[in-house]
Amino acid sequence: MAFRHPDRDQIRVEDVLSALGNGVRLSVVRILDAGGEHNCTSVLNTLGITAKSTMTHHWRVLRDSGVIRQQPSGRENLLVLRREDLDARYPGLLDAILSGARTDAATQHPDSAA
Amino acid sequence: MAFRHPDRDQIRVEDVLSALGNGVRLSVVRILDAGGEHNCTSVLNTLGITAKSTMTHHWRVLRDSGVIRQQPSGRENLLVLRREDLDARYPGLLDAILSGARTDAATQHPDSAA
DNA sequence: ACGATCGTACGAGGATTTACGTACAGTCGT
DNA sequence: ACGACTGTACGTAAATCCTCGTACGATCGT
Repeated sequence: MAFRHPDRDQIRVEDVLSALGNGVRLSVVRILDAGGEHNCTSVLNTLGITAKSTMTHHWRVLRDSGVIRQQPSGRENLLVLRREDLDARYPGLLDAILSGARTDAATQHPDSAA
Repeated sequence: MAFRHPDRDQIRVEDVLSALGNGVRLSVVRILDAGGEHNCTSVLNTLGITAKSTMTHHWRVLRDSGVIRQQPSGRENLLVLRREDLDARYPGLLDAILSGARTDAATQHPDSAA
């Protein structure tokens, strides 16, 4: 199963933004950015409960928009953030989004303040 | 007609991204960023043909996500990009998005190349 | 007061998105 | 070969989004 990934210069910022304008997918990117090797199940477990078929949909959106790369390996499907490509085409975008997501998380969970 | 705008610290990056993950709204932000005073009709004219009621929908999305501010003035509705708030909360995000949009535009319209 | 202008509100349609369960295709270990 | 495991494909249902036409409220100029 080989997936179709857009080339670096086929990536559209509009697609990246709409891909990341979704809580589940933004969380996925945060997980991938944190490092480590991930396959679909490991991300799914980190997120909590989500149907596998639902995640398949999100993988497609992230893949088609050029945010992640999906690499079949044995019976698994390795997931990697396309950081090099994104940084090359949209300098600073990914970092701004990721630190923005951290800002929001800090605002919402103000470290045990009710 | 006073509109409800989110406070700076109520803005969510996820909402900003999904607001800007749409061609029409991304174009609006590009127009506002270019400077000058704008009301709904002037933006609408710059964009070409779009029903006023359709734009009203986009204004709401942009307003609710904290991207623009809508300021009634006489019978007009002045539109301003909330750059200060966005830059304060998400440093570099807006600039990265705007220059990304310019990158895409340059890729798609390679200056009269068919 | 009157007509023109600005923009929203409402309602409708069609398309797209998100989510799920089920079924299936490939791979691994034994 | 067999069962366990990984992840996709497909169909479906609910929700949301995008667009438009029409109607309305408010303001301006005369």
